[in-house]
Amino acid sequence: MHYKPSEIEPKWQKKWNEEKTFSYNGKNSGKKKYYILEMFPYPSGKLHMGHVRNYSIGDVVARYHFRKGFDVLHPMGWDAFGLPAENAAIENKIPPARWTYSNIEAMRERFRQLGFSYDWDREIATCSPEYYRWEQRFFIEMFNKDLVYKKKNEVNWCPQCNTVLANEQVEDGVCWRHGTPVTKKKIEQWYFKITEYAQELLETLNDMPGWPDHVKDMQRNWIGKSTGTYIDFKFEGRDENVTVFTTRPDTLMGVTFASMAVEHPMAAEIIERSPQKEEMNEFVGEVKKLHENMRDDAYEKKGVFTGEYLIHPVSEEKIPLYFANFVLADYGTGVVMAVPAHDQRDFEFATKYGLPVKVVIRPEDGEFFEPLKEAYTEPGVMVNSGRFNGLLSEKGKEAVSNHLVETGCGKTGVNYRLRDWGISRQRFWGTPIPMINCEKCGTVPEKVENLPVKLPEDVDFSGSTSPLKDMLEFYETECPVCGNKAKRETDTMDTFVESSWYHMKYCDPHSENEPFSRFEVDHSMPVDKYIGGVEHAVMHLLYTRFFTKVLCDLGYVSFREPVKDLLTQGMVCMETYSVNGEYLYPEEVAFENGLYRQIGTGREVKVGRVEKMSKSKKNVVDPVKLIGKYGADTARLFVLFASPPEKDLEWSEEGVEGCSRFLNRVWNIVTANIDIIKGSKEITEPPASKGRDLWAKTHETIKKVSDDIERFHFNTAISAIMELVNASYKFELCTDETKDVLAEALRSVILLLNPFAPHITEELAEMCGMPAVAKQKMPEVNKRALEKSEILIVVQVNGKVRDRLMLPADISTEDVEKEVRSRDYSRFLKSGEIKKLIYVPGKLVNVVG
RNA sequence: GCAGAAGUGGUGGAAUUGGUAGACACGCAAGACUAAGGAUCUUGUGCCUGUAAUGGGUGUGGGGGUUCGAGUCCCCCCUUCUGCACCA
Repeated sequence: MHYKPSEIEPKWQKKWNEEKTFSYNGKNSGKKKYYILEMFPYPSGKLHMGHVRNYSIGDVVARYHFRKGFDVLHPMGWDAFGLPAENAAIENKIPPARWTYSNIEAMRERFRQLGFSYDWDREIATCSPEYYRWEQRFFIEMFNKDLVYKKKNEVNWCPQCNTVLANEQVEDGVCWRHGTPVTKKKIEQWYFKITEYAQELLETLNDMPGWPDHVKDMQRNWIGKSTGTYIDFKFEGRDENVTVFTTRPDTLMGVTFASMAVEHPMAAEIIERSPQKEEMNEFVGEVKKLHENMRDDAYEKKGVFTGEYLIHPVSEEKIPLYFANFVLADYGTGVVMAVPAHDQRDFEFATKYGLPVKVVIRPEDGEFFEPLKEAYTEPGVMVNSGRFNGLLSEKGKEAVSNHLVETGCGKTGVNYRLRDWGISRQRFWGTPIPMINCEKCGTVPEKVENLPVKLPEDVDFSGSTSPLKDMLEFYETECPVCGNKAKRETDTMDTFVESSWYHMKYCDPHSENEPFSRFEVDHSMPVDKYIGGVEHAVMHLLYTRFFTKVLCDLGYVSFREPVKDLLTQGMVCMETYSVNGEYLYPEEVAFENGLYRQIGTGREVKVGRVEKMSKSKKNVVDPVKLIGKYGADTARLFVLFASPPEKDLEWSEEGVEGCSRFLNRVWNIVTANIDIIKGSKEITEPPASKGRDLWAKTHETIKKVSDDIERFHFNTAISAIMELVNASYKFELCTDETKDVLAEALRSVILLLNPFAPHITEELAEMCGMPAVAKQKMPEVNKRALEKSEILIVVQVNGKVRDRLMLPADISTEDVEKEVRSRDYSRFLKSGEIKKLIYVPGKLVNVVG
């Protein structure tokens, strides 16, 4: 009888499905709930190894908690809106809906093949009107609460997506998805006021011990709070102000000029009234071009004098105002007070244009050389600052701020790097924004009873823009306020909006009169363990935290954070292969005589560095092929065994073979001992010496596996089971009692291995006449098995291991010392005699001397 | 530049609180079974040294420190990865 995964795996998958083994009961179950969630996938129709890993980790946690007696919520769904569906529509003339739904079918099948324990009755697809109608309702309620607004602004534009990107979606100046350089465009779009929640989003991070520090740091970084002072500067000879933001008000007296971003709202007027209009326009054009091509870093600081002066609020000196290429329009106020002596950027600028450098901070002690070679940015003592002289910079910050507040030309405040979340997308396949433009009433929300604003299903894709913009039947409507003819918004929402609340919808997926029952959602949330890739550390995980707070404020839920514990799993990586710069799939490459060659041509293959598996580099392994060859259990086991979850995992075929071999060993030893298992008695008393070791090993393994699953060390849990299997192979049967010991060891292997390799373990359990494993509790430790009569005491001499002693477990400290002193360790002693003995009870003795 | 994570055999990785470094697996080597083995089983495997051993030395990126004892704690340095980056 051989292990044939292709036969047993479908059998159990069918059974789990028919019997609804993994359904969640919710509020009325009477059991403690456990919500385990893996980030839902985009239904591309194909699975990659990253998915296998992500969902295998989640499945172990889910199955473990099922078997610990929890009411487990383990749902799956589809992040189904997004660009690929539209691109496919353009290429293949298939409507996005049809393409998406058929992909969902295909992908659900792949998930079933891996044997994951989902409650499929709770499946959701974000592209269904039953889902997005509630999102439209949230949008309208947010609009009514002033949490949504429309603004024309310079935005990031991806020419490949043909749409706007949020700040978070631009990485290194390129589109996070395509890697195409992002350009700037001025466009009117809708914004969520995430900045209104910036403080809470930041503060609550301190109360989230279940999140990894690096994710919290990335969010803190992204929110980028800084405390400082807003200072008003008057224009010379005009009744107009400009405000700057600074974190160093203590350097105010060192201001020798000011710099403004060319995109600043006042810039156009200033240029208009300048006699050097042309020169300035030229500079503005140059800077804008520079900012468009954001991949250029470390460019030279340049500027142009505006011809205008500001008045220093304290000294009342004239301060020249420049346009400068390094000043960002969307950080702070878009204008900075320049203190060349104490800011490196200002220093470089001042040096280039021969502007004065005025030192107002000196180190408290130590030398200080003038003229400065670079800015002095450390804290120190204030000098050349009139009434503030002698103050330490920390005190000085406060004193200057207070003075400005008193004289009415400043206020203290905070500034965030975080921008509001621009959610308009000029695309078709997304949730329609439920707003209507009426010539008379302006922009008004659709009536709630008219929701959903449905996306047309049968559409013709011809051009590269969204067909909604040309569909009269979609955008022609009447104004919900005055009833006149009006035009519907044709932009759709960022797909990150759908993923901001899907985990709440799972709690009550079929409600019809409300987004979800508050009763159920308050019971099931927060997510107890959320598992997904680090790449979402900022975008998705920040948006979903924001959205939860909004839904709480709108009265839909009673909690303010959606995720209790977060596990960010590493990427699955593999080396790349290429010939003359063209990438090859691994199956096109063969390794012979120490060289990689292209199959067919025999050309030598260049082996590139290990990178995240990606289709563009062709360094991918198709999980379907892997499952076909080894079975789902082996695939799951490998991704869990090869590396701890947070680490990147390098793919290796040898590793897979090792896991396959292990499952075969399990299969062989269990099937060889079926009769013994069937005929065995439960062990109630400690067995005689022949069986004692394996009995102890069995219970040590039970303990270790449970502990390791709890702390997400799946690789060591699996290795512990491997040890027990190895010990079982070496175990010699003699008495009936030893048969019972072996039987218990093998039953335990089945029960413990089940969360990792569910199919083979169910099959073996059935063959051995055991009840279905999914319905059995995890095995429990018999504490008596862990008791030892003898213990190993390691003897160190001056910190080095020199001996090992087996001593009675209940030996006293005095007897251990006696035992050690009775032996001759003198040749290891520096002084020849024992000066001191240190005994760590039950573990080791260190002899010092 | 700032922030974070990490650096352990030929390889993936163990070592939960400062207490036997290298579990488990891959690879490799030897042997067994076999017509044959790329199947399976057994044994060995950090490095140096020693023809004996329960032998000696050395060893967790490098250097210093704390300690009876450091992969683990502290200080300095190097390397790699990730995120942010002219943030005022």
